[in-house]
Amino acid sequence: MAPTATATAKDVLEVIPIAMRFIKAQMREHGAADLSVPQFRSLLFIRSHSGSPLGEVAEHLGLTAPSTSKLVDGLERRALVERRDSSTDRRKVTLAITPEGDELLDRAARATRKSISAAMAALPPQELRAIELAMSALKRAFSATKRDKA
Amino acid sequence: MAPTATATAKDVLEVIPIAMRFIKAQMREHGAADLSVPQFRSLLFIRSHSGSPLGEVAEHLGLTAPSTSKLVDGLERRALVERRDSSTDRRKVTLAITPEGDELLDRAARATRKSISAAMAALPPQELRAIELAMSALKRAFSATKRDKA
DNA sequence: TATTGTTATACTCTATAACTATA
DNA sequence: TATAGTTATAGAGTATAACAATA
Repeated sequence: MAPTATATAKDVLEVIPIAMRFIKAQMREHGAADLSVPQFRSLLFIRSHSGSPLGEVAEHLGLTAPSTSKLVDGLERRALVERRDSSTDRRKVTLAITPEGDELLDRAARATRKSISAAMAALPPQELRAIELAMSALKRAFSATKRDKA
Repeated sequence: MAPTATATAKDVLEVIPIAMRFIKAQMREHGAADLSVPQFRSLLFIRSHSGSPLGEVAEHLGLTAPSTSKLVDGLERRALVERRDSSTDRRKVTLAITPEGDELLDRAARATRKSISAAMAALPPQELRAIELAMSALKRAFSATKRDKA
């Protein structure tokens, strides 16, 4: 029998914070190079969208411009990211990852994925598949609805 | 074909922060009574474990004692929770939810579950089932491994 | 001496409001 | 006047280190 959305919502509300806490703890402990989750996510985005203006990064992260500016301050202080003035619109600032940032991101991603997958290693295959399906469904559901806000 | 734990880890690492951000946004916007996610979770725990000492709450939340003490400060300031000296061990402080806290928790839980389930309403039944299965698997995987730390 | 909790301090995350520079 | 970004300010969340009270 299929569960109702309400029953599932209860589970989601219980487990997502647990999972998030686990991910943060892993990033802190296992050499994820002292990157917070938002720092990690913004580096990922900046790497794959090199030259994006700050506003686009903010939009992707779901943060306000001031929050994003401050986040980037921290990354720039550590030379992981570079601000450059846009040549076409001098109000804009474009962002690019530095070689150091790129390398650190690789290490962090590897370390974090490794400890997450270690935690899931004992799960039976059908549960792994359920997790993949669930992640894809949640991503769709929560990204779509987020647009409401804009 | 079953996915590998590593591939699944990548999805988890991508989607959990998105889901968490969504939950936070819903709690902020849709009347979840100005409770942060940690406040919400600690109220839930204190309600179902009335009289627990602060240390147990900290352990359940996966926080340090000082962080938890400060979190409880905020809840007590709003009269949602009460500290009482333990009668058996005077070093200890036991926690209990107040009637106000209980009522607010009900409202917050209802509102948040409602907006989460609204976001998932359009998902087909087999995806809902996958999410339930996944939440149960992740809870097991991430709670078990967390014990490493202790 | 070990345990429970609090206080002091510091950093990140996040927001809103006010501001600057450019379009 | 509208837009892109920064600065100022503030509050929550989190940690570690130092401390107090009790066992």
